[in-house]
Amino acid sequence: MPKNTFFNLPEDKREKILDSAIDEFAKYSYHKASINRIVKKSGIAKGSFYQYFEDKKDLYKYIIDISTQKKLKYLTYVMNNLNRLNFFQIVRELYLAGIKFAKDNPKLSEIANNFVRDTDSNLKDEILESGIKKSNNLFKQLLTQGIDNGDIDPNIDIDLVAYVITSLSISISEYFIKEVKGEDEMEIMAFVDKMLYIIENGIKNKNKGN
Amino acid sequence: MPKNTFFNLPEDKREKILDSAIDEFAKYSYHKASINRIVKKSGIAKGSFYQYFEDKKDLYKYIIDISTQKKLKYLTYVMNNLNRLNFFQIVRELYLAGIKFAKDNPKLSEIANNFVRDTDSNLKDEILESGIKKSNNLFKQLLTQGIDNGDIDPNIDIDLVAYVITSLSISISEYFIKEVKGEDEMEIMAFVDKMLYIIENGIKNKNKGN
DNA sequence: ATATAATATGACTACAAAGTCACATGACCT
DNA sequence: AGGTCATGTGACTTTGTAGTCATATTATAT
Repeated sequence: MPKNTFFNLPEDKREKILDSAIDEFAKYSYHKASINRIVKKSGIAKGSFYQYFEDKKDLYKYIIDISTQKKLKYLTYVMNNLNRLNFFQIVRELYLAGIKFAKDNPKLSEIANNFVRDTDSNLKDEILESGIKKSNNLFKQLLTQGIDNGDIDPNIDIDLVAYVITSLSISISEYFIKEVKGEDEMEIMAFVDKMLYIIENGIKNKNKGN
Repeated sequence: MPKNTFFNLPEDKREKILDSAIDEFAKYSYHKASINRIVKKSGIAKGSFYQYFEDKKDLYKYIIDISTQKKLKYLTYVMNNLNRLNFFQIVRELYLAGIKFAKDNPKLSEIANNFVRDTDSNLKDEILESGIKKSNNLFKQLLTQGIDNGDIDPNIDIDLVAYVITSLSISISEYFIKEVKGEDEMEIMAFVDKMLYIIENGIKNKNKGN
């Protein structure tokens, strides 16, 4: 966590520092990102930076935190309706929220994705305790429920499917940002529905009349 | 490409340098990897390194190349039977080959995966010209054929599915190495078939009798 | 106005990186 | 043996990094 001095700063200055840092971490990986560039961009002295933050990791942690908090806000609807929605509806809402978050916060989203994909497990472990495994477990739970309800094919491998759905959630928001760039809500929903159609039904032609 | 001096080296020395470099790049990302560590591990002088390679990038390119060439060898069966196999059979063979490659060459596979996932697009562009887009295009072609044959549901979004199948190919080999660690051929095949079952049929329960 | 505490500063340290270069060693030919 | 050319070497340069610290500035309280 940043020091008190950082939170005592006037808002515009605090924002400028954060924006510069977010720019930097969106452009460069954690290790390549440079405090020197960040302080130059923010127009503060190097020494001041260390009045605000313990070290580089402290700042990075804080930004990952901001990203997580913001994304969670997009997910509240899903979280509040876990009982009322079935598995496919939940996945649909999660994907939708994920894309909306990425569209509204492209840099934060990129930082978070890079973080998840990063292979430096030491850094990861220090920053969050098995956060990904948590979301994986959520899917596993939902899948088990779905099988009990009869919604989901009992033949599937739950662990595998949970893993697939988790990694797809990153892929599809990246794909959407890169390739679709849809503007309105309808387009996003149409895209998510296409994705979900595949997860639900697969891609085999069931009407094949050979 | 390494300089001639490198290829003139006695094989054991050449191998030792390559092994050290592969170790290093498997452990660290391109930017974090250190030439100093590599030369120390290989037992050669720093100056010698630059007799063998133009620079760090030259070595990295070469290793990516080795990895690609080796993986391609695993894929020859698929490539030679593109006409005889249908879409699902091809994907099955591709996934199988991918996992086998990862199992036999865990470090090279990790380096290649990190490379694909890396966000440094400058570096990427310098090293290969749209190699991923190429494999993506292969899938797109196969999907179009599959739809024409009636194998594949014509309602799918080809670009999206091609993207998904490509990114899944990385995910599943990583998942297999991390979570399954199956020893024999049968286990790998069973795992791939489970994956393929999902892609073909989705995960919805079609026999639901609500 | 004066004293005290909080904040701002950039030159500085210590370190590690990639890449260079003058020179040393060794092989091979005449 | 002498000469030539390829290869080996590690101290060195340059550049960039994270983090420090003595000092200057500013705000606050008395």
